[in-house]
Amino acid sequence: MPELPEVETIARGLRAAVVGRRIVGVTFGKTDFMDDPAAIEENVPGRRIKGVERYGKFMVLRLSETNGHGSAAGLLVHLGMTGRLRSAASERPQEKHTHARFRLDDGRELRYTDPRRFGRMAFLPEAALAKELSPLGADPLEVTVEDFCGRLRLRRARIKALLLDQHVLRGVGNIYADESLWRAKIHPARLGARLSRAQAAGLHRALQKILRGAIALRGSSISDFVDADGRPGDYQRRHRAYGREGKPCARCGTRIRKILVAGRSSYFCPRCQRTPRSRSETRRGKRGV
DNA sequence: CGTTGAACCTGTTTGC
DNA sequence: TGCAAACAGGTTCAAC
Repeated sequence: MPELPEVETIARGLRAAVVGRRIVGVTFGKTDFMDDPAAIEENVPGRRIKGVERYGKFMVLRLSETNGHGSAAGLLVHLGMTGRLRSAASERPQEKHTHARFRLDDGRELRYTDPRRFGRMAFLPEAALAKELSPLGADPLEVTVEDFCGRLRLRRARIKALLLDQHVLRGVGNIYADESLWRAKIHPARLGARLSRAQAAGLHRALQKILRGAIALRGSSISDFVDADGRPGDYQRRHRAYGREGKPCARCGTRIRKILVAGRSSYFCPRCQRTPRSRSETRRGKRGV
């Protein structure tokens, strides 16, 4: 569910709902997805939420120092596949799979819900936070064409794998990788380093357009994504490739196909997005087009 | 180095 | 209808 546009949507909602509030208590359900639940329990209550930032698919709740002592720190949150973070009135019954509840000083709560628990939550001091985020690649919305093209050439990997690699770009996931490749008319199994300059530049442009459009519609709700206020996104209605196997391509009418690339389902138009011609770019054992 | 497959865990959809 | 397999927005790690 949560890729850059969805996480951005949630971060924006949280900014309006919880920034400025002091966290007065925490309650946990299952904690196996947390780095150190005891550290959260001991360090988070008493701190004020100074801001909510998004870093790729991570969210960071910036926390004030505790009354007088301690230094600024943050709560790092990754939503994994099914994580949700939203504010709710305390008296509202909790949804199933709610594993963390942060009571706020205005009587409301910040709740983390995650059926599969592929997410992550950690209390980290500033330095540790910076260390944790430093390996991440460029922000896809900020990266320049030059930098983007350069990053595609650093490794000999398929373009789909490069787009999904958080060390290359931070925040792109399966949906937006496929949507961007469709828009740029690039086959997902092409080697990134072999794209022409024009193709790479076109992909850069397509990626930014897609991500901006998705943020404007508050993300994609495939099955259960909702923002910080519980509202679903609308971008799924704009999907042209992702999840559209067998349906006609919006450009040429050819049926969208689904193959496995980089271990992930990849949807593409076999006509608009040409199969890589050279042997080195063709996967062995792949089902024919 | 890059790719693949499995693992983490639960819920939903698909297929026989 | 019933049950089992397949699949899901993500990340990581061992093995080739």
